Amino acid sequence: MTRDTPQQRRRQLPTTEELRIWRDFIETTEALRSVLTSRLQSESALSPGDYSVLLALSEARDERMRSSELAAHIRWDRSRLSHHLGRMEKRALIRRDDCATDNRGAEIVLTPTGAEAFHRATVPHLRAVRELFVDALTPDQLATTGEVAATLRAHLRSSRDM
Amino acid sequence: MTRDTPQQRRRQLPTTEELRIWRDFIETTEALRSVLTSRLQSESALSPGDYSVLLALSEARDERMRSSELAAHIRWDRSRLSHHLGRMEKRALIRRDDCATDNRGAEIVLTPTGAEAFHRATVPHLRAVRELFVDALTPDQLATTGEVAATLRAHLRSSRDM
DNA sequence: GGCACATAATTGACATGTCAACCAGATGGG
DNA sequence: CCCATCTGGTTGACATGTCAATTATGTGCC
Repeated sequence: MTRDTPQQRRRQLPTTEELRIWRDFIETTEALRSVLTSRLQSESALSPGDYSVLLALSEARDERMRSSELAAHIRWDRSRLSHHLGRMEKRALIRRDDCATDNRGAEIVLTPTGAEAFHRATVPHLRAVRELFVDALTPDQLATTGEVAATLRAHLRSSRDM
Repeated sequence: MTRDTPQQRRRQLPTTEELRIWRDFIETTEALRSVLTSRLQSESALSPGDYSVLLALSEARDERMRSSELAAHIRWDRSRLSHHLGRMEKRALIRRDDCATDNRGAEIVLTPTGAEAFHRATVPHLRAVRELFVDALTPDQLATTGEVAATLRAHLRSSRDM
């Protein structure tokens, strides 16, 4: 057993047990993400990024959205989105149209190919989420996990604004 | 309120509420990782990858470790590790020595520069973990989070082995 | 010894992410 | 009208991650 240092006892640093939980938490979410990513990849040839973009577009009015709006919606910065859209456009999953009301702007449009790929991906993906996340937990655990996520998010926001 | 589809009622797919929790969970862990990463970066000029490697090496006997051992320890595949070590070696954070007992092998050695960088990084990083994760949660929530992580991990392992 | 096979690690090609610099079109004040 | 400034979006450079192929060495078996 490792003894906590004096600093840790004064609670400036996590205790050994807190640190163990942290590492467990972060590694587990990493592993979960990685399994879901590889399933999505092998079942639909889509990356999680592709999936987010296609999901947002397929829920958008007319299956089209201004680029910055899309970025805000999925919480990406514009540069990341622009690079990703470039790759998706090459695969014909989306198209960039000029924007009628702002000559600088771009409208990102879901193509039939993109819509088709998204529809093929969605059920298997949701099933995987169910199998690997929802079904693994008791209803209580699931509810607490939701609360924990909300709490962490609120805490993050407040510490960012300071 | 969206009504769940018949499929969802038959519990093949997550319900709307379950899906909300899932998205909240995954986005929150993403946000948390990203904030911690940028703090680590700005305080120590180290990436999370650098930190993992340096942590493992600094805990290793003689501050050195065989490459595959290191990879297994931090759960990376060897290719990823090899690329990363190449970048770290350029920055003199680690060194690759030939292995005395296996001519194919490499011993990864912590350099003084690497040790110094790690020591500068560790306290601020742990403080950030405490501030952004541990302190945000009640002791109960923290304990449950640990259990959830363990449960998810076990479930993942069992579904991978099938 | 020598060959089939396993193992350690690296490499190359490519997808993804971040950051800062950039370009062009809007916009508001003089 | 004109310039300063803001905004929408792209680009380039580079860090990181994944996958498959490659190189070199060890190991067991005849």
